[in-house]
Amino acid sequence: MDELKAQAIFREQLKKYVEFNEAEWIVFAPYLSFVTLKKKKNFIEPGIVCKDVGFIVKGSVRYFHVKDGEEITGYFSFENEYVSSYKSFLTQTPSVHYIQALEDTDLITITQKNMQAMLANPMLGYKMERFGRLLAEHYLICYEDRVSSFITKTPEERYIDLLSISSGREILQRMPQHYIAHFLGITPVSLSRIRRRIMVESK
Amino acid sequence: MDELKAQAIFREQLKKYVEFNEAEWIVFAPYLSFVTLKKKKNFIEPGIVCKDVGFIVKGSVRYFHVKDGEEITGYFSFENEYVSSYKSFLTQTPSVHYIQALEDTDLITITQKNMQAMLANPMLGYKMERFGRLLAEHYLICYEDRVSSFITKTPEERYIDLLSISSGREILQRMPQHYIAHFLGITPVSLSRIRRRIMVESK
DNA sequence: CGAAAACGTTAACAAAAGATAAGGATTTGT
DNA sequence: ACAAATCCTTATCTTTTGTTAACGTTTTCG
Repeated sequence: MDELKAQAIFREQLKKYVEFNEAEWIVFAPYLSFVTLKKKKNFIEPGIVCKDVGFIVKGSVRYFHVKDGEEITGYFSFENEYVSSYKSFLTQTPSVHYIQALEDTDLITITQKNMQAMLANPMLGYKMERFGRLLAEHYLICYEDRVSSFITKTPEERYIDLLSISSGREILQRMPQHYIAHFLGITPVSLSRIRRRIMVESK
Repeated sequence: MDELKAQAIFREQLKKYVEFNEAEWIVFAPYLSFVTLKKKKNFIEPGIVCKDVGFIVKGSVRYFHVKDGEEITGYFSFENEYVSSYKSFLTQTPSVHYIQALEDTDLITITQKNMQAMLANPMLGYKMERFGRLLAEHYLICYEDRVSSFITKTPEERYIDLLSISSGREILQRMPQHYIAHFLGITPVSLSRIRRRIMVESK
């Protein structure tokens, strides 16, 4: 994947939130970087301030904490999704988790510095505010649903939900089960039992 | 509390995100409504599209789901915080939960229609995009932390965390314990046991 | 003021989840 | 291709949580 193709894909996906005309794009594009992450390389690590937000052109990443020496995977992002340690990026404080490439991954990234520059740029500022708003709103909604599921549902119900939504099925297909277990807030052993329970009940 | 005083408080708090000069404020203010919610009255109910986002001038609200006939309280908002069923408000789809006043509560509200009108208004659009972005980012960060705590911590650890942060202490002081239990993702009985465990251990 | 409702604790039991370990299958990396 | 590592399942045991119910206290509201 070359940089121009990656930019074209990003521009297309960006239309969900905001569209740039040619003149604007010519000003906008130089603020972008093209980054390739080899499998198992980290996008961000704990203790480091997250300098970039990324758009995944190809590949996937997982978010994980390390607690008592164990990796606990809390989230995933795939093609055409955005990736950042948002709190760290937005507040420029150290990240508390890792984000790691699950396969060779191509990204379009924007540094916090460039983001601020664009927000202050008369030609781009308005649309960048809008982009930032819609992106934050999108993830806010995702998180709202996720917190709801932790409050109101059992792990078994959360797993069944995952089976029934398309983004969940993508996770189930592409991620090893022990990542999914932690994503649901339980241990891999417990998820294995839940799966067996469901199998037996619906036999 | 009269409407003008409420507007003045709102304007002051708004400065965290965006400041309006006099000319802008004169255009902005008519888009605002002043709403008083009596204790136990609902700001939003399941099945209804949430038309407003509110700023709490005085009072407090709780968010709750009803599952199997039982109320499960998932969140609270206090003075100088914003309140909305965000997914419902932002996507204009029916809410899945209630938001209810815990005491007589005064709000400044903005309808989705007025929000869209302001975003399209040349005099206000830029600042409203910014306001919306920063507000969404603020709640995004809150939710990111909360999801993290569900993934990486036990209920007991989440309770101890609550004791150690100022927003948590406010919740502990102002909310009955069974609301806090559900907020932590457990039952009131279980929270009572956790409290006893902590008492005994630190005696 | 007084009855009713709500609240927090505790107990007893059932259900679920965590921890640890073992075994077999699959994948990875050299 | 083969040794090592990873992954999923299963079993056992412990810990925690859920459920239901009882009891005393506090709060609410007519």
